Amino acid sequence: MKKTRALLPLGEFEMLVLLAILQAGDGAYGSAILEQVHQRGGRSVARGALYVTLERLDAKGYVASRTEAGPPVRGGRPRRYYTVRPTGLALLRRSLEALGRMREGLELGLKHS
Amino acid sequence: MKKTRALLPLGEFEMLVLLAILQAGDGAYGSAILEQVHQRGGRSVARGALYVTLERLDAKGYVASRTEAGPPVRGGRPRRYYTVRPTGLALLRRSLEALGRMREGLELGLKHS
DNA sequence: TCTCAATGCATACATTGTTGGCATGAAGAA
DNA sequence: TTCTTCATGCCAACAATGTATGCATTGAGA
Repeated sequence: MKKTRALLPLGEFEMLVLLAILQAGDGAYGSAILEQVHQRGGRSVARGALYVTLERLDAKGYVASRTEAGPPVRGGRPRRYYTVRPTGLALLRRSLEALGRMREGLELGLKHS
Repeated sequence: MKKTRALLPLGEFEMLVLLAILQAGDGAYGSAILEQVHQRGGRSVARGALYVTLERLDAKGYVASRTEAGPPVRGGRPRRYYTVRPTGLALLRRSLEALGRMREGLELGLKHS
């Protein structure tokens, strides 16, 4: 984490990234997160886009990261793993709940939740 | 509608506004929409923020608007009513579905949908 | 050695998000 | 009638988020 900025609502992509980190669980490093966004989010973004967002989420204290030695296949070279911090999780919940309330009673015929 | 720009993913606030219009139904004019965002979205934004967003959604063809005579209490002065167009609805669905898939399997303990 | 693949990060620019204040016109008070 | 107050809508400006390209590093394997 770099500094502690405002407590503004999460952007759309920020939500996706936060959720992707949660989905990736322990192995949440760049490519894995990107993969989640691609698969579930059904959207392909450039790696750079992800890293910039991760950096910003980090700066706001919503995620934490540790640089750990990678798997042997990778020659043990380090990777940067991310985790969602309580603040980030809380904010994510708030955003999702707002959307949920916003949707209440509407018949949108979504294919998923 | 002004012009037809890109087909990028909807921003967070844009989703809220689109949903708010749907919630407001027939009476979807500025203040009514704002009220929905405030109540359900649990967030207070300046009127200007809403109008700018509506304008942009309009420019992208996601919403349509008609200026109609307002109620007698208002001396019949006109109001601008908005409706969500098919394109906007489709995009909204896509965004919500992506979030839905992104959430699948996660135990977030949300208070609502 | 040389090349390739996997990562992460920096740069730059486009799009969104947000606020504050201006303007108009009817209603109601003075 | 004149003044003040709402209710609306909109514009200018600026902050934050979204996104693509491309550079740099470092083992693996040819």
